[in-house]
Amino acid sequence: MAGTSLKKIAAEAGVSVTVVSLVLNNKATEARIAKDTQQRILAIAKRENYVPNRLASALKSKHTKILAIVVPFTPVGFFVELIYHIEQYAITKGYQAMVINTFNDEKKEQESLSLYRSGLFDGMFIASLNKTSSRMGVYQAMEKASFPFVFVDRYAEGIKADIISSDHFKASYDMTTKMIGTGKQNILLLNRSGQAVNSTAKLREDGYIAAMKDHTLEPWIQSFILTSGESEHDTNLAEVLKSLPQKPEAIFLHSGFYMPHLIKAYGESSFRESKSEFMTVDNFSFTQDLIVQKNLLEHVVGHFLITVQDIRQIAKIACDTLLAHIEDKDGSAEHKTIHVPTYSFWG
Amino acid sequence: MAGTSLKKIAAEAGVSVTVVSLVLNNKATEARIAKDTQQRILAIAKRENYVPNRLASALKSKHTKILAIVVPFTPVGFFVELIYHIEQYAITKGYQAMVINTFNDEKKEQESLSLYRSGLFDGMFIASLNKTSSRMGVYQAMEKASFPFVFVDRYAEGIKADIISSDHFKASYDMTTKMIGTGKQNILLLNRSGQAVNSTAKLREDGYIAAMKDHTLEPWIQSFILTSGESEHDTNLAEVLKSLPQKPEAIFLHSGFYMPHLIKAYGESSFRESKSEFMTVDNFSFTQDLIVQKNLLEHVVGHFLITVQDIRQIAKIACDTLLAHIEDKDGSAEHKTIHVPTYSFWG
DNA sequence: CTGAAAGCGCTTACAG
DNA sequence: CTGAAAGCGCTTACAG
Repeated sequence: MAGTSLKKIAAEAGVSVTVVSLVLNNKATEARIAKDTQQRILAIAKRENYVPNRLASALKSKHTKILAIVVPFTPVGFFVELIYHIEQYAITKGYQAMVINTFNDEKKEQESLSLYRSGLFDGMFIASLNKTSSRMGVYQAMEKASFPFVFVDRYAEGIKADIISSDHFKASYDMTTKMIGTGKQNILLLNRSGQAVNSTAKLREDGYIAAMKDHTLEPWIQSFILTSGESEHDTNLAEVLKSLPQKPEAIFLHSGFYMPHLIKAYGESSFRESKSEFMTVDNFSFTQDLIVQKNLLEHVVGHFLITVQDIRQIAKIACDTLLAHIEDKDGSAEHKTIHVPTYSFWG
Repeated sequence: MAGTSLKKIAAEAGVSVTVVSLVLNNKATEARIAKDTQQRILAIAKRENYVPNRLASALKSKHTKILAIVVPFTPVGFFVELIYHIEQYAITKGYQAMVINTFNDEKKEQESLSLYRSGLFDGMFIASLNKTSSRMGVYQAMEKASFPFVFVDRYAEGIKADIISSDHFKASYDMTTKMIGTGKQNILLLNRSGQAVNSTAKLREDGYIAAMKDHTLEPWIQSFILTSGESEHDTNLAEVLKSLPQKPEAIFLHSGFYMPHLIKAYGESSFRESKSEFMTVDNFSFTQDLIVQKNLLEHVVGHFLITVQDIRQIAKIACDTLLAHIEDKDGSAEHKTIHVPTYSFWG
């Protein structure tokens, strides 16, 4: 191979591989290596642009400084930002991150989790599907092997691990309560149905239901589905709106991801003359997506209420938590759920 | 370690490590391993949920089946999709992908490229910054070591490697020509200035200028900059619009990424009463972002012309090209530029 | 059909 | 202050 190895540097510097390794890993002082030996080695390494073979060092040292981020589906706004912020923050701690998509598929999630044994990763961030059956075995094996992992945003019920997320229940409860406070009563929750039902969606629904009941209002929930049209993510929201027995006074969309579809469907519906209020939980801490949503909503509907998650903070805390597990290896510390505050505003 | 190793399986099956390795790597037939030996080994591996240590196998075999995607900045629509499609396609070919952000920083790009020697990656997709000075050395070393890499979307001038991208010049030329065809003459190009000027932006500008000149029109170019406001990506587009000596008949925004900002600025400008035409190159093959853009544009401006890139196709071709390099190792095949068609439409 | 052995490029006690 | 040596968990000629 063309690459410079420790061996070559050692040969040129006229010392043993041990010394080179020590110097290049900043252990020269502890090992009391002679100053001029150090400098000679450093000079050669620099000139040859030496890059250590990470495979070899990891095989021996048992850590790769690489973290896996296991998410259902990359191109969703929330995950885009989560990944980005984790990557950026992890770098400052000397770690790299690698993304693994599970494509909302249980088998794929199981495979991804199994990689904890590949030696490639020091730990994992996991946004889990909620249906646990087939993957419980892997999770348990990970626990038993005390492989470090944390849940971000979405967790698998019944698995003991730290969870870092927004307080989806509270965010949803508060937002619904605010809306009720403006005098609205017929508040419709639009929920995506099907296999993708996850802990987050569940908590948001629960929050909405609780708020409605606490105000002696009847929860009103309609599901919509993904249809396979030209764009890979069409919905049947237009039909759902059409089939409604009455016009809702406000619509709570469970995820901002589908807002463009809802707005499109709404614009084509018979409701469009007299505007509804809209509300959604969204997640744009950083890209211009928030501007997009605001612009869209302002032009199509009158008012809207939006809840924003602090994804950067979620990333930071998740990273710190995971690194604590990796670097402490204390094992059976208590498992905690950390809720990162959200904020909401009217537009 | 808790993990099952080849050694353990070998011990339990009563055979040598060699045989286990052969069987588990589907080389049993060539090596003429006895059927029942095979089955015994397979059964144990399955029961123990054996996962090979990728570090060890890669160290020996010299390939990791991991590809690096080196991009300036993950959360941009184009890259989000590019990454996603590469990941998804690479999986079907037995490869995984790992993203490395360069954050538009030359030094960071240099570091990232240097990882070609870490042994972690079999090849790299690179969307390069254009200023090449400080990184030329690494690129040349990669060439010399015949490490497999391809440029996607953005390339470094002067480096010989395959380039896979949309034909940005042509897309821009055609779009401008179309706009001129509707009778517009004062067509303003809004270009982000500063360090981030890359090959793509350059080609789009060139295409615009060529089209204008070919129709004996004067190119009209204004730069805008990123300002550090609350949202990390504010622009000074409002001021730029305000300072214009006259109202443009059409505005060509060099990247759809900034369209929300332009629309916001436009809405606040004195032009908003009499609408301009807008046009941009965009990249949304798959998420609902295209819907978002369409909705936004329809509500704010009259007409718009949009060019869409086929990112999935770019990803596929880039992947096939890179894998050809990896698996052939032919070395000095000719370097080619592959242009993936774009399409444009009026809205 | 199967096994002993070398070696990938590092790290890290241990001996001096 | 420095070196010889074992070993991380695999793969792969080679010998039989």
